[in-house]
Amino acid sequence: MGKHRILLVHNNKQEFRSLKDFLGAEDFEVVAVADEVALKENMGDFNPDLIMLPVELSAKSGIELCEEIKQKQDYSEIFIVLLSQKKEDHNIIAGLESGADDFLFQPVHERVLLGRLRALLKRRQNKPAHQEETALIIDQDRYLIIAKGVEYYLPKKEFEILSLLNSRPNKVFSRDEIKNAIWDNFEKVRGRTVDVHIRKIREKIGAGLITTVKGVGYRLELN
Amino acid sequence: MGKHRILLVHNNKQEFRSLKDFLGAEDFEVVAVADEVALKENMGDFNPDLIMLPVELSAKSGIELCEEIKQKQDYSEIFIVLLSQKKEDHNIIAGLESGADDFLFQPVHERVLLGRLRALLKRRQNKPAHQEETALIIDQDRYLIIAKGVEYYLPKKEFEILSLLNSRPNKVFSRDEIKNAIWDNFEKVRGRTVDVHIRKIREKIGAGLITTVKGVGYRLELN
DNA sequence: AAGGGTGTGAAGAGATTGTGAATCAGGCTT
DNA sequence: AAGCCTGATTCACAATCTCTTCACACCCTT
Repeated sequence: MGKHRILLVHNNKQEFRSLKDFLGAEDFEVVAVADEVALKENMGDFNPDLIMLPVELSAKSGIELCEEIKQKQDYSEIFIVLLSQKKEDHNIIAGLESGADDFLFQPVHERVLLGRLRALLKRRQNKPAHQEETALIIDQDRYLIIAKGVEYYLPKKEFEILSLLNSRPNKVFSRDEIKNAIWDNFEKVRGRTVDVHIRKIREKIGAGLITTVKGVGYRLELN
Repeated sequence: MGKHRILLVHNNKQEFRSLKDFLGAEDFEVVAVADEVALKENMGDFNPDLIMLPVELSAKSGIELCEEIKQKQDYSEIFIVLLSQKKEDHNIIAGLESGADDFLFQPVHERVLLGRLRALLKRRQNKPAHQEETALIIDQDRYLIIAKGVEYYLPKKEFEILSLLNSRPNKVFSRDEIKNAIWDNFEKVRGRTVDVHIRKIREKIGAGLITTVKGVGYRLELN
């Protein structure tokens, strides 16, 4: 789906300028411009997914500008995040009423910033087409397994083993391979521990997904 | 729907007195009174939609008075906006806990003042529908949590942790992730501090919202 | 029938988390 | 300055869940 494009208006403030490098180091394509004029010049070419806009701009307020952008047919789908340096910015309500999608204060924790941006950008994707029914989906973030459309929360070891098998579907993993991958070398486990975990997984997501290859190991069966 | 009625307690302060003329020039019907006694005399006759109340009053604090008003059946629906002359009034949280609907600092820009008053008066209509849709709302500006329609004011650390979890709902955050995001790297906390904060949050907003993933971390559960 | 390999039930060991309470620091009040 | 309050941190213990191990049954092949 390509990198998300962010158009950052820094208004010549250092705090906002630094965001460019930070976001650039993450998974975003960032263009930083100084003011409203430069913003408008870049809109067409850069075609951003999201605009970060300071509330305090030179000519007009970021809130007015936000409103303006949201009213244009071509641009109304672009996310707008307002930035403020004052932690107690009383404009938040006016800001959100102007159609902005989120409101962030400086200083903001990096993780929080990233989280909100990603959540915002993700919002759009989830909307149009839902993912088709794959037999097995593993969501590392949520620690969630979706098998045949049903969600399961597995305990840690079971989750890790299933993730391992899923990393190479249809490959047969020997018990030793699994042990080496899941357990630290020193706290080696003996005996049938792996087998028991496999059983637990089968009880939960169904027996059909994991096949036993006698004398060799286990295999995640996907078509 | 007719003009909104505002009852302004000016406490003989010029800054507050001047609000009467300003608001009167807008779309409001304003009655200004000096103190608590005059306020109570006018409540019944004037039947205001909104009361503006200084934090520093002569006899008792505006916060106590606010609490008092909100407890009366007949008056509990009236909006109360607290006014403070100290920009960093530490009573803000206590003030909001007393049931006040908003908190304004002097000097306040006219536009901001109007925006917030209007937003407040508008809120009543929007509230019921909005509440049922979202299980958790975090208002960074007012330091306010709304969980299942109930408002809470959490201490700083709890608020920050909940904000972090909310930045990516349903994602599992490990304790280390939480520590790195909330605490500065040098003043690292050890042990079970995060767990205790999570407990405090659960005690307040309910245990159902935050799920524990054993061996991994915590997750904010939203559908 | 024997034997290797695997599924299954159960139980103890182990680890993680919930919980009550003590301690400490900072701000505010008296 | 002393005392009180709230919030933050830490500790110890209990409750809970997970992991591991064992024993036995079962299947398949020889």
